[in-house]
Amino acid sequence: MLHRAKGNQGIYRMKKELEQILNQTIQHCFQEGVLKAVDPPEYIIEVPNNPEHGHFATNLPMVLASSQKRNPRDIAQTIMDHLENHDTFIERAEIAGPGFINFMLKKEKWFSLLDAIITDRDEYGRNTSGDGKNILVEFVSANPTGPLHLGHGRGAALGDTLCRVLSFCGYDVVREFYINDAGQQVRLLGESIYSRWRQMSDPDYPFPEKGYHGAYILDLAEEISAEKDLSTFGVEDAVIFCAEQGRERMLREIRKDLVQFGMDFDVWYSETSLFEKGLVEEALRDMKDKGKLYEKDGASWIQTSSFGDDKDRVIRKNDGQYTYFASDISYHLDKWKRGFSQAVNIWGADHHGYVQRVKAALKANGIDEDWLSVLLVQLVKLWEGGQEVKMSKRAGQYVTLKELVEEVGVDAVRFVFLTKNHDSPLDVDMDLIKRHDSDNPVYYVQYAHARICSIFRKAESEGIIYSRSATKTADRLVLEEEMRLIRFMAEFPSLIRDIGKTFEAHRLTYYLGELAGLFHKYFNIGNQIPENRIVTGDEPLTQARLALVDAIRIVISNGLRLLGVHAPERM
RNA sequence: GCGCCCGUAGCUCAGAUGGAUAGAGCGCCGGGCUUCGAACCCGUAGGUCGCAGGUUCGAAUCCUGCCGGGCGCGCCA
Repeated sequence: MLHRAKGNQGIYRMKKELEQILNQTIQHCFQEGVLKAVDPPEYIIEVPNNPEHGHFATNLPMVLASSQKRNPRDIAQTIMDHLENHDTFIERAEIAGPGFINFMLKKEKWFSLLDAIITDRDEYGRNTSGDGKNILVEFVSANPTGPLHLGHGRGAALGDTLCRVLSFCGYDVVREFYINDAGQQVRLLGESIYSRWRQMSDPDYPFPEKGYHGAYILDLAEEISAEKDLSTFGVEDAVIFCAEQGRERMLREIRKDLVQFGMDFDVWYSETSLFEKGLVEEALRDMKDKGKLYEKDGASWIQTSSFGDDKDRVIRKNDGQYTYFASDISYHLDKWKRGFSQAVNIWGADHHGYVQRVKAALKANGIDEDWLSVLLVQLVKLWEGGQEVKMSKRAGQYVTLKELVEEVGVDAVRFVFLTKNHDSPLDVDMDLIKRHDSDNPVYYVQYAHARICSIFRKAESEGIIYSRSATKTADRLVLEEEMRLIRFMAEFPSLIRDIGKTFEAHRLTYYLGELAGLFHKYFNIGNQIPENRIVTGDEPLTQARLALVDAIRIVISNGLRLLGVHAPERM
């Protein structure tokens, strides 16, 4: 299979090249004796925040200082005097501050990057860091007892975007939804539905104490009883029937909502199936054989406390019933046995107490705890008219994901759900999310894309044929704003790589906001000074600038695609 | 009480592996369209990075203690 070498684009490639030059240089300095030969130190090459500090900066002289017993600035001078093989790469190097070396690269290096973006197009940003390894991402995993709420939506947006990013990083990704259908909740769902049905003819019929109060229960009761005469069953059979039917119908709804939200799952994994296939018993037997279980007070316990948990946990109650934890362990062992090299769980933050014990259980089974990453998603609060929209899941009064999506659209919801670190609570302001201006971050980014498309329409209407290349004309890009845009776009591939490693999907929304901002500023200088427009009477310059904004359009479009957000040509 | 997370501008939040003068959006005030989309841009103001120590050439970032907030600590699911 022939394809372009991926994963070495942009800043990443440049850093590697610079690193090679620096490594060679200090080795030669060691050999020539101008630096005392020591183990090569760990140093960084970074993109400075301050543009005056060059394109790249390294702290190499400072980390060498203690072993060399010399002033970092002296060492910097020595290194700079011995720089080799850099004629086509480094434009200028200078000592700065306490002992940094700042590098300015040749402009051609940056311009060739512009061509790389235009050539790679949809593929720009793809890398091979995943190396084809398979990774399981489990997310949403809602109980099939009610509609998805906003917290589920946030987890869904995070999970789906991570999956898209991980695929882009060369992982083989499996998306999985774990259906918690084994415990009392589904039974309770059945009781709730049955009770609502009975109440149609007998308003005084009791409703289960911890039953589900949402209006959807009544809908389910009506649907189910319309298809099947429940009075032909005894009470127990009717409740079981309602539970099964309710589970199926809720799952269908959940899936429909998720598809509408822009995602689907590869695997829908039922908790009940773990019991049916005997996996729970198998896991317990296995752990018992390994001596990780013991009996006390008529119950079975697992020794998680030996593996980082606060205390041991009951896995089978003294009435013979398994605890939720038992199926959870066997579920995760099954994930492991299915051969995934890595697993990611996205849980609501209220489950954070379980992270340690699940990891402990894995360790008890000889599995490295780093194999599993658990991301906790904090609460979503809704605000409208300056007031918090109070929700109560227990009373069945809450805004569902479906309602929010229908009101403000998939794009806005997905985007704002990723505007913050998953670990901090999120306030969603309905008034803001519905606005069609720069206050609404998703429109700000989409507008940049649409605006660029508009520029191309304009160019076309003036008879300009875009050459789709910057090779011959890019040296006409002399404005500071233009260099800044190119350099910023160069960071996109390493950003994607980082997100694939750290799972910090929100960094993508921030990046796109900043890129859109740089573009809007650039566009506006043409409003003041006509020579700074993209489409001008100067043909080569116009071609160069079209290549630049084409690249911006590509990066925005690729970023939005990873977020599951549309990149409109008009809006 | 124990464990995890958090504390950065008036508000909401970014600040990857420790780096140079800590950033953005909103809000306030003031500006910019007869010409590429004003769904945009520009400018002013706003900070003991919760507090106190420590590590280091260098700390918002790492360590310790304290203060303040959130969540979790069932033979519940």
